Amino acid sequence: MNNMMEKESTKKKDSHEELEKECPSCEKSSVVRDYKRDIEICDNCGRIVKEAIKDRGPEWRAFDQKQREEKSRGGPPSTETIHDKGLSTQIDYKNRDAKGNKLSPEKRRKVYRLRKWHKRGRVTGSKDRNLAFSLSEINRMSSHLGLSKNVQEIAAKIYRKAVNEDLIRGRSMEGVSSAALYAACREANIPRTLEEVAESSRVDKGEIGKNYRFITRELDIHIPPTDPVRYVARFGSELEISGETRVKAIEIIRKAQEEKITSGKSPTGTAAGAIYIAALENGERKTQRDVAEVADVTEVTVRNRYSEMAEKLNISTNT
DNA sequence: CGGAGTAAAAGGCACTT
DNA sequence: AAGTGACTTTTACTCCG
Repeated sequence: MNNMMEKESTKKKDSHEELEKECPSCEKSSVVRDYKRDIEICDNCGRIVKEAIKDRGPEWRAFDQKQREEKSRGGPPSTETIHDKGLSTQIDYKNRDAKGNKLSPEKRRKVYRLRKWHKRGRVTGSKDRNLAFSLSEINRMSSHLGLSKNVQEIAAKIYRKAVNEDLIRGRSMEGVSSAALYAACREANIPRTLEEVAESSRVDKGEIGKNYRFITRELDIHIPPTDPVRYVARFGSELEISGETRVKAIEIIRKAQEEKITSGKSPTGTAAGAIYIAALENGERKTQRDVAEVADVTEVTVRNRYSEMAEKLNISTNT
């Protein structure tokens, strides 16, 4: 009996590894790595945090180009960033049938007609034209902002949804495209401020903000405010503070969140305050000004956050 | 200079008309 | 879609060691 249980536990240990990682759902650091299934899963609530599905390539083998062409069945991947998802077809100009025989004049006329209408039919209707324009706009802006393809896909997806729900009527296509892109950035955890997006857009900040709020509300996309912890790494490296201090700053943020003194406050401010305290405690003193500068908040905010956290978390700052 | 503090202006958000 | 009100952040300034 005992023996069996021991065996069980060691077996478990072999395929699971505890990670110092927090679950986004239940916010407990109980995420474990499951090697068998190649995923990261939360031990507490069962949420799959990360799936790493390995692409092992095709199940067939090809020894030369000809075989490859014969055996492969896929085309290019479907994408959200082209108005028809890159799935459009075209009729070639060879004027031959499937067997390679020449077409009769009669058939040829028919094929000409087909080609003509096939082409015209591709970008048709206001919806498609709308999409075609906006998606190229999103494309332009994201390359201007240096955003990944991934963010672009998310933005395109959001925009598509907005079109389908008829949310564009009465709003500028540029405005909604910008808003979709901004939303995609937040969703992908690649923080770009409203200003940065506005800069590469033809629309001003207020307009984008308005559209952003509107579409997120209507589409029921609710994007949680950025976790202050996300800023610690970036600010930390800009301030050149040690890893220990960063870990400490994260701990402070977590505690502050438990005390519920972070909601409604700007995440950058909270991060800045926590970093300031952590640096102070570890004797890596940074001035409030320096911290404020990298976090893009004022010294006053750093002071307010830091004094509130120090008070509520019983952290003595005099050492 | 770095830090502490304050009042007033500005800004963002939820909620109503 | 503009107005309201509670709340946070910013601006600008003073005081202290």
